Amino acid sequence: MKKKAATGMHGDCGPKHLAIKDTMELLSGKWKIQIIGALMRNGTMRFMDLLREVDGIAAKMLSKELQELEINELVKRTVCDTKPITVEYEMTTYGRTLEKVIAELAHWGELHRKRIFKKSK
Amino acid sequence: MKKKAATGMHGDCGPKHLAIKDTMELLSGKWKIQIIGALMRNGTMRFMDLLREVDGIAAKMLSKELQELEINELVKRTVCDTKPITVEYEMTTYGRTLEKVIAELAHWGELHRKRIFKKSK
DNA sequence: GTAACCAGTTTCCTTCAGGAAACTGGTTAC
DNA sequence: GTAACCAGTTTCCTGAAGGAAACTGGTTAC
Repeated sequence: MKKKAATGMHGDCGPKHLAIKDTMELLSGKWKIQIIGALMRNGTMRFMDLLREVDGIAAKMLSKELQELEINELVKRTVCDTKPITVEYEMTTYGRTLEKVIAELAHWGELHRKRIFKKSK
Repeated sequence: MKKKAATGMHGDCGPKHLAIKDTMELLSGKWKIQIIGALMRNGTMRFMDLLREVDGIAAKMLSKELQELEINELVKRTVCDTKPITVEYEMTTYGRTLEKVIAELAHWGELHRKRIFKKSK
């Protein structure tokens, strides 16, 4: 018989780890969250905007990550009939549901940074 | 002048992306969240318990991940003077502050799974 | 016609995460 | 003394992630 600790976690820990895994896979990698962050902050952005704003990313990576985000319907891609053609990227309504998750990640990260900072002095 | 979208995100987006990056780095990799999950569900666990519970992990990986989690003070390691010696791992109080983050990841992941499921039929 | 801008793609290369299996070193039960 | 359990470590290997740079293909401004 396994010990059950008072973790505060609510019942049914069934496929929850799969759900977590899914989310992590969607967000993992060096760039996805940064791209999402840029799009959430700035609204609609073109490819070149993103290339400039996401610090250090290469065109290949940006292209690849945007494709993945589009496939997962987090980001919408719109080709504009301008000269020269431009392409607009923005978060989908669905993509915006990630805001809470990202806010939590940011919030905890800030606590952690404060903690690390205190230690170091 | 850059467009500011109504993201619901609150002011100061300064080093926030660093905070997010920190959190992601701490949780990234194939195993960390699974280990944390196991410890949160079961309370105190020994090395062998974890090896059995975390499906598919190899001893090397478990050892390495636990070291990293310990360094970051998310997990506490206690050597028990039993025969043969056993080692207990448990979440620290600090580690438990991750609960909300993980709950958000799980919650979003479940929504996402439902969405994928709907599409597929 | 040539330089510059847009939105990528392709190629080639390096690094690192992670896996399998063997090995260490101690303890106990028989 | 030998088999089994604990808690790892070491070695060797592979595949995927990611970076740099060159290339494509179209359009416009000069």
